[in-house]
Amino acid sequence: MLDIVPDARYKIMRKLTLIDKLLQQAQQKCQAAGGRFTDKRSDILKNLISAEHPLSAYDLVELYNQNNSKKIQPMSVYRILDFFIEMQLVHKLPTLNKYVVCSHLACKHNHQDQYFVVCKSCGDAQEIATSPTLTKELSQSVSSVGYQLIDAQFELLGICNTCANNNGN
Amino acid sequence: MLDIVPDARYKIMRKLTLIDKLLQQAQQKCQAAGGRFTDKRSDILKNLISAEHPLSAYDLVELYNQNNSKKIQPMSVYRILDFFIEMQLVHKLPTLNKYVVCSHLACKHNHQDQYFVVCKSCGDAQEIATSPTLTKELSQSVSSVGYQLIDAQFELLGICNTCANNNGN
DNA sequence: CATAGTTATGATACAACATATCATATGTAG
DNA sequence: CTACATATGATATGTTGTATCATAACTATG
Repeated sequence: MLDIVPDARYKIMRKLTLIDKLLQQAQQKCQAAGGRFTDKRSDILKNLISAEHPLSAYDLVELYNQNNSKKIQPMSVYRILDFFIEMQLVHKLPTLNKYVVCSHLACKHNHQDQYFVVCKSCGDAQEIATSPTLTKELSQSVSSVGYQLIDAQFELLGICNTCANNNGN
Repeated sequence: MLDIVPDARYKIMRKLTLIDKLLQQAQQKCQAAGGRFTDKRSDILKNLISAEHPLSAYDLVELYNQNNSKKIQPMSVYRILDFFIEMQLVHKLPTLNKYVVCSHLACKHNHQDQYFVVCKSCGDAQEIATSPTLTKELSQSVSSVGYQLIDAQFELLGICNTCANNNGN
């Protein structure tokens, strides 16, 4: 039995240390901005990093309360999410009412611009790459109707290939 | 007194007939698609056309019930909104949880692509013009992450010049 | 014009998402 | 060590949206 296990365990350990590294970087970013990186904040962010899909605030409440003796309430989760959004470590996807970690969490430089596509069927979301000039173009379009662009982020509605194929069968 | 009134009344009448024209075109589009254009649907759409800002479903409930002896319930308004969204006569703005009429309501051809900027301060929304190739570019970006684009629509966060100037004072 | 089938709305309940507010705890700078 | 800022607890409530089953209104067909 044991002779096939090590590889899997190695993968799991690698994932764990990667998450820890990301958490460390998040901590630095928060503290540099004068915020605290409390245990609850760390746990919430860890759950969001580990998630394969966007999670709702109430998903995060449940996840936390399953794995901790101390319980957390929705109000606190919303406050923690607001904090991370301000730190630009988390993004909200308004079409889903769910939250994802910033895919550039590990980068030094700020990435406010994030563009997503959300699967209509399974609710998964992927960041999409765009031409470097897109944000600039959008900013100009916004200016031309008398607005200033504050945050370049949006979600498009799509369907992922997995779901598209499943429906086709 | 009366000698300054006619012009204002003329404007009001012009606006009324414009709305009626839009409602007629909406009716045609609905019926061509096999849907009915009932009194309630007409009233809801009229209120949305007349509104200067995006409206929530509950705004529309209140508006309707203020102006009618028969009352409408939220459930019905949501159903009516869903119907109009399917007819591509109304768009939902997920960042606001509010609804607007399609600005191309009067056009013959379909315009699924609509891009908005929403004012962070006053909540008003404006459609923004984009380069004709934008949707095509986005569609390609979406494809490259294994998705197919279903609906090209998004809202950007901005601030309108009116609010920007008021905050400056 | 009757009636069967589809489409639309009524009515009620409830689920999901989010914020307001006041109290308490915990970290931090002087 | 104490005053201050930051973070969380606790409770209530507001806002947005859906599920479900019943009834009404329209439409097509014989």
